[in-house]
Order: sequence, then structure tokens, then C-alpha cells
Amino acid sequence: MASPPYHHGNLHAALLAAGLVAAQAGGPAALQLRELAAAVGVSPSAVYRHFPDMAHLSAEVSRAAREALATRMLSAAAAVPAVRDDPGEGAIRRMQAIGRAYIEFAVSEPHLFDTAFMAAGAAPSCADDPSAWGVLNDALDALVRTGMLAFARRETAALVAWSAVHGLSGVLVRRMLPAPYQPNDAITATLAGVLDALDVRQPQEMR
Amino acid sequence: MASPPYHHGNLHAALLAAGLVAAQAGGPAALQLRELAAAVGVSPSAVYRHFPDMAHLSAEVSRAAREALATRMLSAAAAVPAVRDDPGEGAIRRMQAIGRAYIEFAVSEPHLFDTAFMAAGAAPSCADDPSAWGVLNDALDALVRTGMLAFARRETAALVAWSAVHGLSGVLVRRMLPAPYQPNDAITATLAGVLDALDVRQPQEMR
DNA sequence: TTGCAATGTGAACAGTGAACACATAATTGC
DNA sequence: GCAATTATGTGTTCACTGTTCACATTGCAA
Repeated sequence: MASPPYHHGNLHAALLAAGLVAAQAGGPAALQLRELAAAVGVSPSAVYRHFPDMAHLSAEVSRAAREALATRMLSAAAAVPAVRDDPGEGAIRRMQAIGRAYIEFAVSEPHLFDTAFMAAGAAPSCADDPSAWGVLNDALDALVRTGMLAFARRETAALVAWSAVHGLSGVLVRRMLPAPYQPNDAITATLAGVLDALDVRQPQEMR
Repeated sequence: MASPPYHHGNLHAALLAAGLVAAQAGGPAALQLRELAAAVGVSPSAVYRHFPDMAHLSAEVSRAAREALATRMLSAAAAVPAVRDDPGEGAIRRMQAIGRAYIEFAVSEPHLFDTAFMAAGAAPSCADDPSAWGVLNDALDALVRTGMLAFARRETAALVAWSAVHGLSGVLVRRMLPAPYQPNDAITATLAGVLDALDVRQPQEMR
């Protein structure tokens, strides 16, 4: 019958975890101080010992969501098998894999995606690691290294790829896709369109 | 000394207008029932005679913001002078003009842009008129009609263009643009990238 | 003129994040 | 080993939010 200890032990991390669960289920609006405190089994005011503000807690949950996205992209890239004697082909496949992983994360976890890029966050700024932006740039560097992407296009490429993939994700999450389009077709079309814009040679047999 | 009349006369429209002003200044979070009611000079509960819910009011303000965006695009397209004996050239310039107008609206009115596509809205659905989606498709039809865009690409084109332009707008609004990039360069690069992806012939002298 | 529907008021209500003094536990210094 | 200090959690209270209710006021119609 050990009574619950007065001190939680790791409230900061526990609140973050609870926040991630809540955000996954209900989006940024579900990040409520009292609910998170209750979920962890602690009084509301205890939160203020670990976060100066509810906004800071939300921002950290948002950051965690962004890290989850980046992790998903990384494992998708790692799952692409190396192509024998054709590193360029491998680089292209990895590029497509991370793009698809980004969009599929958004579609499968729309609330987390919303949380990752929510408006009321403290400037995501793309520069924090591990970030989706970093993963994208690594993939682009690989394309340049293997001669699949012209160096002159390198700078623009990142922006176009990011805008298109992130933009389509937002469209799918908000269910803004106009009637005739099917999500899966839209994804492949956009990914192909991006590679096209970068003047990357595309293998034919990809779907 | 006419005392203020008991009945406002046009509360619905007045609340919408006040909502648009508030959203322009402070984004979706600034859409607060009591503030809007006070701004119009009416008690909070009066709002419920015209909107079933605060969410419905917000949704209508969001819709108005989307209409403002579409209007901005239309007037940008109308401002493009016709090119003598080269309707295709004109179509391309109009295409670029609406894209640039979209992004510049987002940059110059970030809060309105956020409001237009806010998460907690009742499914924007892209299909309402006049919508940015409609304007884009008209421009694409003109490109096909003048032979500047292959019909086979028409379907994909809309999606890629929308995703990239909307995505970049979001990036700029959230100030997610990584350090080395300049907003203006990013805009031109993205617009050029989109036209590239559509295999549209691009005039050289455009900046 | 009388009745009725539309519209606006004011006082409630539950819910939110935040701030306060206070209680408890862990840690440190002697 | 004991006292003092610091870190952490509790309960209560506050101002604020959207919402609801009974009631007041007005305009319109029969």
C-alpha cells in the first residue's frame, strides 16, 4: 500500500509525454494545463514548477512532434535498400522516401502534424535538430554528390521541395483536396513534380 | 442627441467586419466573442441571435479572409497587361502574378492568412467561390488554351502549384525560412520552380 | 391597437490559465 | 546526526472565456 509519493520524480518529462498523447488525440487545442496535470496525477499549479507558462509547455510538445516527424523521415530513408553500382539511384529513392514519409506522417497523424506546426508556437525556425529540414538537406546533398542534381539548383531545390511537400501535407490534413483528386495520386504526382522541378532524372518504374 | 437604438440593424455583418479587423491585427486567437461584441457596441449574448456558436462566427470570418485572398489574386491578374500577338506569354505572366499575389498576401497580412486557413475552421474545402483554387484553375486553363501547358499535365499542375505556393506562404508566415534564404529570392525561385515543374516555357527577362 | 416575432440586455454558469500562501520532501552544511 | 535551505507539490482564489437563461425592448402585421 505505498501511498503515492509526494514528489513525482520526473514531472517535466511526464508532462511532455502526456502532452504528446493528448496532442495526438485532439490536436493543439487538447493541450490543457488541468488535463495534463490530472493525467499525470498532479495538481494544476505543480506544472508551474517546471514550465514558466502553458505556452512554453505547448511549444515543447510541438517541438517533440517535429522531432517525431524527423525521426519518421530518417527511418524511412534508412529502409531504402542500397542500389548496386548506382548510388545516384539510391539517392533519388531516398529523396522520394523522405518526402513520402513526411506526407504520410501528416496524413496518419494529422493532429500531431498540426501540433508540430501550430500557429501559437514559439517560432519553429527549422534550425533545431533533428529537424525535417536537416533531413531534407542531407538528402539533397547526396543527390548533388552523386551527380543527380546540379549544384546550381541545390539552393532552390530545398525550398521548392519543402514548400511543395509541406504544402501538400497541409492541404491533405485540412482536407482541402478538391473533389476529383485522390490523396495517393496527389502524393505521387507532387513528389514527381518536385523531382521534375529539380531536373532530377527519374526512374520510370516508380509509382 | 439620438440615443443609440436598441436594435443594431445589421449585427451579423457588423460582427463579421469587426472580426475581420480583429483577425487582421491579432490572428485567429484575437477572435473573442466579448471583444467583438464590445467593438460593435452590443452585449455578448446578442451575438447568439446571429450566430449559433463562436465557432461559426470564426468560420465565417475565416471564409471572408479567404475571399479577400482570392480577390487580391484576381486584381493582380487583371493588372497584367495583355501581350500583343502572344496570348501564351500573357497567360504565363498572369499565372506568375496570381502566385506572387498569393504569397504577398500571406506575407503582408500574416494574421489574415492564418485566419483564412486556421485549423479550427469548418473544413475550408477549397470549393467555395470565389476561391483561390478557382482562380488558379482558371489561370491553368488559360495556359492550356494557349498551348503553353500540355493537357496531360493540367491535372497535376494544379496540385503542384497549389502545394508549392501555399506551402511557401506558410513557411514565410511562420518565419520558418532558414537563414541563408531571402524571402524575395525564395518567392521568385519557388514560382520559377513551379513553372519548371509544369514544363511551361519561361520568358527570360522575368525577375 | 393588439399581438407576435425578432432582437438586445444583464446576471448567471462552468470552464480556462495564472498567482498566491502554504505544505511536504530531498538536499546541503555544520 | 541534526538543523536549515531549497526544490517541489497542494488548495484556493482571481480574472477571463464562451454559453445560457429569463427578461426587456422594438418593429411589423393583422
